Amino acid sequence: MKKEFEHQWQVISRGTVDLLPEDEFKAKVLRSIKENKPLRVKQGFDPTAPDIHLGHTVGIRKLKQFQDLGHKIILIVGDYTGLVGDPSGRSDTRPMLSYEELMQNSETYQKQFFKILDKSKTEVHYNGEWFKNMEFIKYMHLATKFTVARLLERDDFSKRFKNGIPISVHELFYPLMQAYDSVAIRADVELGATEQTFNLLAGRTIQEAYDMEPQCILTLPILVGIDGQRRMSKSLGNYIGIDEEPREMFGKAMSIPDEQIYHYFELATDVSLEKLQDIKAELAKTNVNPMVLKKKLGETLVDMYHSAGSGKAAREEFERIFSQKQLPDEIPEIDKDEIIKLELNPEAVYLVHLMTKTGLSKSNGEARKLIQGGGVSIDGEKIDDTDYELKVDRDMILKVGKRRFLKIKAN
RNA sequence: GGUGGGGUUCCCGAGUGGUCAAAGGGAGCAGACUGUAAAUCUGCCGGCGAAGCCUUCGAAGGUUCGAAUCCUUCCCCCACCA
Repeated sequence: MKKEFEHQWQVISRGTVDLLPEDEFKAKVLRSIKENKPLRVKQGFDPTAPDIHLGHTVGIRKLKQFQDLGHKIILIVGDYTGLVGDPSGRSDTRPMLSYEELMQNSETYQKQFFKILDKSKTEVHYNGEWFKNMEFIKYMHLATKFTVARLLERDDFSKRFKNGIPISVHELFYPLMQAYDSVAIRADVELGATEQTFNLLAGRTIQEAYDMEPQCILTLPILVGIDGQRRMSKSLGNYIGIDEEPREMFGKAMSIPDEQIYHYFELATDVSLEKLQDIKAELAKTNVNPMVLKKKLGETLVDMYHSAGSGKAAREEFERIFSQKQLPDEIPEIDKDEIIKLELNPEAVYLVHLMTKTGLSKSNGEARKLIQGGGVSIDGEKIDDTDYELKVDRDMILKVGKRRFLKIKAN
């Protein structure tokens, strides 16, 4: 039994920032083993954006580890908290989404969750289940358990308060709602990113107020986005989505700054602890090009979310396109008929229009700018004339920027 | 409720009657150099087949030959007072 505990604790504590309070946490794990009673481990996600990215997977993969240890995972889909919008780490109020949007997102969310978690062993709850019909007096009762002073202790709120950035009253309610989720599903453990610490601790306070044994909390580091600056987030556009094509996924992995390579391995992949040490050592050597490790990272990530071997394929294609400047395996094609359908004349296709109509550029203006900037070529030859018209009398390859290709077919 | 200060293009922020599609910075895109890294340098950075035209400075009206700039009303934010 002691061995079992040690094993579990090693798995649980890997890659975490805080386990609070640690002794209480250990006692819980030990008791669960002794009584053969799985822990109820909770994490909530607000479906405010439709896709799950690597940042989310840090928590989800931790849940998976609990699941593999035999514990019960409770996934909270924050349909109601999503309506409010989590103020954690924000410097402004989140835009409120409509309920329909949230429900739509939640479907995609769950599909993606269960790419990682075992659905049959997961309990899913919408917090609307308990908030939808909650009486106002009960809300107020909940509100008596917490003081404004405590809410304002938080860094994000106090900063906003000081700088005169508005804080709406409903935002103050968010931590209370999340905390109440823990009451509703009787959580033993809740996990979240470090910025969630306040909300997670609020869960303890509220559970106690409802005469419940308080949950223990586990916090995980925040994964930095591919810009290497800010947290990974869809709205910042610096994310790697788990549903992305291998090519995209690999390419985005290649564009992260060198300093992030280790963190990505640590937080977003399952490589063993020993391997992590190796990676750290390699990165410290001056004679090892970090690119090699980055390619390894890209390969690992693609393998995790796509079929076996797809990581290697993605790497090879990447090397072909960017290192050897060859063409990708698959290039979107367009033939004469389709050109005519776009209301262009195959005898004299106005390049700017072709680019815009095929989505290679967002607008004609952008297309012209790309041409002027030297970013457009046909069969390897740079086009510098914004009025360029091409005659489709043979197959040719149009290249825009580094990675946008179009094959124009003569028949 | 009162008084004062504000709302400018993706973000920050200049602009108080024409020379403003609007300074500067950031982000972003493209090019050079590279390893689709970092740093650096260059160009672009509302839309239109680039002439000129159209849409944009919280919203709606108005004054004017002409408004981001002036007036009116409204909405929102902030500070102090109550």
